[in-house]
Amino acid sequence: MATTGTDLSRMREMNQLTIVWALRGNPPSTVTELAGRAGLSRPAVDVLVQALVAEGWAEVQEPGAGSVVGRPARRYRFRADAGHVLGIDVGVHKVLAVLSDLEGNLVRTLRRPVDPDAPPAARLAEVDGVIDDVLRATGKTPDDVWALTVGVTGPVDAAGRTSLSTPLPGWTEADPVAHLATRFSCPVRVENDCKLSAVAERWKGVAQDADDIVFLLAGLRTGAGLILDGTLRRGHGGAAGEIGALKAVRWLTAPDHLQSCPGIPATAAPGEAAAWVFQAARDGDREARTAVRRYTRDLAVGVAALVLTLDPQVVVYGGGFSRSADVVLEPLRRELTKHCLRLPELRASTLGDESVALGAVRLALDEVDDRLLGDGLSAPAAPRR
Amino acid sequence: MATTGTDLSRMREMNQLTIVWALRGNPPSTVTELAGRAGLSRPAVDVLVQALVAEGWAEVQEPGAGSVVGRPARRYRFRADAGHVLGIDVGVHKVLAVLSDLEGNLVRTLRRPVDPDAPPAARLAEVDGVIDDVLRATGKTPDDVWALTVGVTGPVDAAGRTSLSTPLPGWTEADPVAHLATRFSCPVRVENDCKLSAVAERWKGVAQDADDIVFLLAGLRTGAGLILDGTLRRGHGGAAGEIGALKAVRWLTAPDHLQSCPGIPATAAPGEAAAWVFQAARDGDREARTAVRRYTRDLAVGVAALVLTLDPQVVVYGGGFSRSADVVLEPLRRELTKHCLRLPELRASTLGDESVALGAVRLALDEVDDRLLGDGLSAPAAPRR
DNA sequence: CCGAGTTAGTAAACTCCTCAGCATTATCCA
DNA sequence: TGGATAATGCTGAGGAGTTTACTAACTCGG
Repeated sequence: MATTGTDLSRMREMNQLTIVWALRGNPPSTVTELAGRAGLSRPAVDVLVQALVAEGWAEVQEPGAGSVVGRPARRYRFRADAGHVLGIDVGVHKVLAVLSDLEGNLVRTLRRPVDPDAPPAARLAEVDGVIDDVLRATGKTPDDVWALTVGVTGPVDAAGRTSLSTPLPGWTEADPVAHLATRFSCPVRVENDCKLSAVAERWKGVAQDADDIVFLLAGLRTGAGLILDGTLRRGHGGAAGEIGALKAVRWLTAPDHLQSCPGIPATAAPGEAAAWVFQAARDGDREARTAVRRYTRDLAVGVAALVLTLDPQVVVYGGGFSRSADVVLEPLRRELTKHCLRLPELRASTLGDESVALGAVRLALDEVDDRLLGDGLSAPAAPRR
Repeated sequence: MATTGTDLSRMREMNQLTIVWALRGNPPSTVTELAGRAGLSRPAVDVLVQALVAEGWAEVQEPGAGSVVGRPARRYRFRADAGHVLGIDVGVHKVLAVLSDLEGNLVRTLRRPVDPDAPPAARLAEVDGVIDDVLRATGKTPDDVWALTVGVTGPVDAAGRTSLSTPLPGWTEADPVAHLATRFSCPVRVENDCKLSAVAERWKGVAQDADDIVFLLAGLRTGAGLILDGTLRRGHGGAAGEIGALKAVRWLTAPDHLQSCPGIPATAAPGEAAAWVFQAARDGDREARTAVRRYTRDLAVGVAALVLTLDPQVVVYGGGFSRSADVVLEPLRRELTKHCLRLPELRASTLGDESVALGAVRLALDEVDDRLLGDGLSAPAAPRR
C-alpha cells in the first residue's frame, strides 16, 4: 500500500481536474457557477480556469447581449472538440464506426456492409475504409483520434486477440491491434461485443441507474456482458460472461427452436425467420408461441446461472431479438422465477444495433480520461501508446 | 460527478492518513523511513507523526542501545491496541469468536460447541457467552470493540437477516444485528460464511496474490464466495454466489455420493463418513474412488458455471472437505477442463475452520478503516453506528 | 581519549496554494 | 443620469510542504 503523500502542486492538479469535471458535460459556465460546483473559492477557480484556457482545454466565451441585471459574466466552455475518439463495431455482416468528441457527443456514424464470409484481411480493409470515410466526412486526420476501441465477437484476450473462438471467419488469426497500430499512434483496444453493449446500456441505455448489470445479447448468437460495481468485468483472461460455453446451458441451440418453427415462409432469411416467429407469437399463433417458450426456457437456464452467481440489479435484454422483447420478457421472467432466489429487474434494450460501437466509444473515452486526467493533465494532445 | 475541490486542511488530513498507512503493519519506524515510504519530506513527516502521537494514534519509542553509525533515531509505532474488532462465526455445531487489534493481530480465539438443533435464542445466548469469555480473558470491555462482524450460513440481506434460507434452525426469524446492538454501540454487520471465507483466503490464505477469486465451500453443504477486483462481491441483494440454488447444478445432492458409498463403517457420524471415503479413495479403494469421482462431477458443473461467468484467476477449494483436497483437486481439474474455456488455478485452502471468523475480522477492520480513516481521522475511539 | 564521519532532530526562509475582502467595472432599470 | 446589481481584479493573510543549514548524538578508528 504505497499510498503516496500529497504536496501543493499535486493539490493544484487535483483542483484543476475538478474544474475540468465541472466544466465538461455542462453548458458554458461562469466562474461563480464553477466555484459552486467545485467547492472552491472564486479567485481559485479563476486562476485555474485561466490556466486551462492557456493550455487549450477550455475556451472563453465573451458575454453577449445578456438581459440579466448586473455585469454579464464571461463564460467558459470545455473544448470538447480538442480531440476525438473512435468506436468501431466489427460484426459479421457490417462494420460500423462512430466518431465522438471528448464530451461524448456523437459526431458521425457510418456503416458498411461486409460479406459474412470475408476473410480477416478483407474485413480489416473494410474497417480501414469506414474509418477513412468518417475522417474524411468530418475533416479529421488520424492524429485527431485520441483513442480507438474495436468491438468483435468472442472472448478477447489482453492483447486484443480472439484466439479461443469467434464466428468471424478466420479471425482467430487476425491481430486488429497490430493492424490499426500502423495507422494510429493513440491507444488501440479490442473488446468483446457483449461487454461493450453492456457498457453502452449503462452509459446511454436503460441501465443508467444501475451499478450491477447483466447484459444479455440475444440473437442468432447468445452472449452476456457484465458490469459490477459500475465497472466492466473482463475476467482474469478476458473471458467473463461466457456461460454459454457450458453444455448444460443450451444457449448455442436455443435459437434453433425459432428457426425450426413450422410455418416460417420459405423465402425468409435466417435473421428474418426469428422475427417472423416473434410476430406470429405476438399474433397468437400457437406453434410460434411454443417455439418462443422453448427458446425462452433454454435461454433462462444461462440467465439464471448468471443471476444466481452475481445477484445483479438489472438484466438488460438486448441484441437482435430485443425488438421482440414484448413476447420474450414475460415468459423469461416466469422461467427465472422458477430458478432464482431473488429476481432482478428485466429491461429491454432500446439502443438498437449501434450499442456495440457506442460502448466502444465510452471505453475509448475512459481510456482518454485515464491517460490525460489520471494524474495531472498535460496539454491537450493525443496520448501515445 | 461532484468531484470536490481540495484545500490545505484536507491535504493535511490525507498526508496524515498516508503516515498512518506507512506506520501500520510495519515494525517501529524512524521518521526517515516514514518519509521514504510516504513520499514526503522529513520535516513534514515529523510534524504529522507528532500530531498522531498527540492524538493517541502513535507511540514514541526512545532509541535504545543501537549499534548503528550515527545518531540513533527515535522510532514511532502505530498503537494497534488502541482498539479491537470481533469476528464471530455462528455455525451449526459451534460458535467461534476471534478478537483482533487494529493491525489485524489475532489476540484471542475461543469456541463453544452448540447443539445443532438449538433455536435462535439459545444460539444467540452462546454467541453472547463466547463474546463475554473473550472479553473477560483479555480484560476488554464492549467499548473496546470498534466493529463486529458475524458470519452465518445462507444469503444475508442488507439488514443482516437471513430470510431466504439457512440451515440454522429457525434462524430466518433471528435478527442478530438487533440482538448485538443492545450490547455494542459500534457497527455490527452480518455476512454470509462463504463470502467471509473468501475474504480470509485473500487476507491470510492461499489467494493473497489474486484479485479475482472464487472460493468454494465444500462440505456437507456446498457454497461459494466471490472476490472480484480485490473486493468482496455481495450482489445487489446480498445473494451473489448462490449458484447452488440452480437445479441443473447438483450441489445439494453432490455430497450424497460420498454418504452412500458402500463400505462406510456403520459407526461413522455423517461428517466422518465423507472423511472415511476420501481416505479409502486415497488408499485405492475402487468404490470410494468412484464415489469421489461422482461427487466431483456434480461439483464441477457449478464451479464451471462460476468460472465461465467470472473467469477468475484462482479457485480456492475450502470448507470441511478441503483436508482431502489431494484426492479431489485432480479429478475436479479434469472435469473443469471439459467445461471451461480457460482453466483458472485450483488451490486448496489451508486456513481450516477458522476462516469464517477470520474473514469476519477482516471485514470489521475494513469497516473501521472506512469510518475512521475515510476522510480525516479523529481521535481514536470506537465509531458509532 | 579525542576527532572524523554519519545520521537524526530542529529551525528558518521560501514557495505555492487557497481564501477573504474590498475596490473596480460593466450592465440594466427607473 | 444615477442607483442597483453582479461579475471581475487585486492584495494581503494564513497554512502546508520543501529546501537548506545548523546542531545534537552516536560509532569508529587512531
